[in-house]
Parts: sequence; C-alpha cells; structure tokens
Amino acid sequence: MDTKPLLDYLRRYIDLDQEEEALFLSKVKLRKYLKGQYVVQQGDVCLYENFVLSGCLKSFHMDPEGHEHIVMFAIEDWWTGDLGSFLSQTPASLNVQCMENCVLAQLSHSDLQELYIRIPKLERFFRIIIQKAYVASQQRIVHNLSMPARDRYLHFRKQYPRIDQRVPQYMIASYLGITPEFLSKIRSQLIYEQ
Amino acid sequence: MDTKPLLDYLRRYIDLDQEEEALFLSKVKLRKYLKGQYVVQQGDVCLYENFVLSGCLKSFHMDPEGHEHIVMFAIEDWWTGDLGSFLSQTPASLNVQCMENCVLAQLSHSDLQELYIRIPKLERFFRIIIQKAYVASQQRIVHNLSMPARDRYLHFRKQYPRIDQRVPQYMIASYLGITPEFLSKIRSQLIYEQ
DNA sequence: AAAGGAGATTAATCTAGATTAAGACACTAC
DNA sequence: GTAGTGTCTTAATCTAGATTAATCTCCTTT
Repeated sequence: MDTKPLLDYLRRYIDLDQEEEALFLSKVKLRKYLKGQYVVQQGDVCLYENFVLSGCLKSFHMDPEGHEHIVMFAIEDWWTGDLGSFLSQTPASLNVQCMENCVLAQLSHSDLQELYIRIPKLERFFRIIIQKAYVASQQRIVHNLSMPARDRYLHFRKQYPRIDQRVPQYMIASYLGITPEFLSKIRSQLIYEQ
Repeated sequence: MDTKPLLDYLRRYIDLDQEEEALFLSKVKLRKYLKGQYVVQQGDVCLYENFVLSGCLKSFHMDPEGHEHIVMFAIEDWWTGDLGSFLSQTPASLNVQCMENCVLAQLSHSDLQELYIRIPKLERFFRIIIQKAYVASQQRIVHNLSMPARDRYLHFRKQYPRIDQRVPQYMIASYLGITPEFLSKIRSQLIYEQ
C-alpha cells in the first residue's frame, strides 16, 4: 500500500513541485489498523488527521446512557478523526473505530503546523476540503430538521451508495438518528411499494 | 459604521501589513439592509460572503410544504450566507433574511478569488474560521442525534445567550427542530422546577 | 381608546418513531 | 451436526413531540 491515492487527491486541488511533495510525504505516517481497533477514543486527544488509503471506519459519540450515535463514515479517499480535538489538542468527544482492516495516512498536529509554514499552498488545500465538508454538514442539519426518517434514508442511499453497501444496517439507522427496528420497517414498506 | 470590527476580527488570526489591509478593504462593499430584507433568496446564486457589522439575521430553508427550518442565526462578528451556493455559484438552498436593520461587509466570489492570490495569508484566515464552523456544525449534529429537545434548548441558551435574548421564541423552536408550542411547554416545565 | 396583529401559552388529540421482546437467518467455530 | 454470536425482522405497546384550536398578552397604528 503506497501513498499514491493521497497525492492524487492533493493534485485535484493544488500543484506541488517535487520538493514540496517529498517534504509533505516525509511527514506522513502510514499505519495499519485491524478491524475493531480505535484510531481515536473519546476522552483522548486526537493526534492525527487521517486520510483513508483502504478500509472503512465509523466515527461516533457515546452518550452517558451508553448509546452510540454515528456522526460519519469514512472510506477510501476520505478524511477522518475528531477535528475539534485535533485543532485544540483537547480530549475528543468522538470515537473513530475501524470496521474493516484499514491503512491510514496520518499527519500529526505539529507536523501539519510546520507544513503550513513551509508549504503555504496546503492552507488552500485544507481550506477547500473543509469548506466542502462544512457545506455537507449544514445540508445534513437541514435534512434532519425538515425530512422524515424515510426520506432521509432514501437520500442517504442515493448520496452514499458505496457506503450503504458496506456497513451494517443498524449503523445506518444510528447515522440517520433512528432505531434499527424502525429502519427495518421503512425498508419493508419501500419493498412493498414496488 | 466602519470596517474596524472586521479588521479586528482578521487580526485575531493573521497579520496583514498596511498595503494588504488596504487591498483587502478595497474589495469589501458595505451595504445596509432594512429589517425584513433578504440578503440571499433560495433559488438565487449567493453572491457574497457577508460579515455582520451590525444587526441580526437568520438563515433558513423553506421546505416544499412552506415550513421554515432555521439553520443558523448571525449577529455582530459572525459570517453568513449560503456557502454551498457561494462556492459553486449555483442556486442557493437557503434564505438569509434580516431580522433587524443590518450593516454587512460583503466580499464577492471573484474579488475573493483575487484576494486569495494576492494575499495568500487569507487562505489561512478562512481555513481557520471554516474549521471552527465545521466543528460547531458537527457538534450540533451529535446533539440533535443524542439529546432530547429540552436538553438541546438548555444547551442553546448556554451557548448563545446573546442570541437567545434577541430572537423570538418560535424561531428558536425552529432552530431546535421542534414546534413553538412544545418549546413553550418545555419552558413552563423549567420554570416550575425551580 | 379601540382595533389589529404578531407572538406566547394552554390543553386535547394524534402520530412518528422508541422500546421491548420474540423469532429468523446467517455465519463461524468446535 | 450443533452451539454460539452477530445481524435483521416482526409485532405489541408506549412516549416525545406534532397538530389543532382557543385564549392571552403585548405592541402598534389609527
């Protein structure tokens, strides 16, 4: 497993010369995780921004009653972690756990600060991808406020077909903010309708 | 009304020299709006990023049944607009409306693109503020998934006391994703408890 | 001071979705 | 084979919050 997907991803947004690419890669740590392992644990400081080279992860918050609430999934070419914790280097409110064996490209906080100084173009890169993430997050809030569960599920399947196929239903239910039983009911209604 | 609050805000994150500040300000358009006026309308392209110099605004989505869903409020020192529309220059899915007379500092898309090139430090500035906005947005999703309405209301009052005092209750209800009647019930229960 | 009108409250009824609990399929693993 | 574990489904009951509708403030405006 190499870092090519990460470089391809970078090149979609900015042009780095050979030297800059080499510098960037020198700060990237490749790390393998087994299915079930935690990349971030609630209460610990999130040490890395993680780019997914292979595998599938979920990030979720565990509430005081012990219920999981899935905030997002991540697959190849996505970033994951607890950004709030990473930025301020304070305890995370989220867990990030591997649902398959994973290979991640990791950037530490101090290395990233250094990279921002030595390769200012990276500011642009991260500005652009975080803007996209923010827009998606706002759109999800609107959907949660304005759509019933059934429509949110249909929208999720359309927007993330690659993820829908890959994760168990009860996690999709958690992502949508409903119980697995209710998602099962919705699915049986959808099948009945056609 | 001048642009001092905007410069103060910039200086919290980056240092600009005299020339850069002047260039930046040359692209900023000051504009006054009356209470009730729309800064962005659903279906139109969002032309500006708007920094609030004075006043109070709401951004909301109107669903097909004609119900408003408030996505966020904005007061002095906040940014507002429909970022998704602004970035891609496509029709907005949100409305932004003044709830008081407002003065906004506006940056157009093309001017901002030019500013990014001529003042690369602005990439850093917008990266940092959008990161903060993203973290807040993610946190709101977690709260919407994991907290009952009552707790969400208490949290809102604690987090945004300046806004809580300033907007009508039925809009706070919309922001929280509940009806005004139910918010009224929650409030009367809270009063009863002390 | 009367007449609107916008917002807030209260209460009765209703419903989307939760909870609980019981099976139904898978799969490994032994 | 069967015991075990993780996932999905079905169905009965329950509840947080929606809907509807009436009443109650306050503000404006005249």
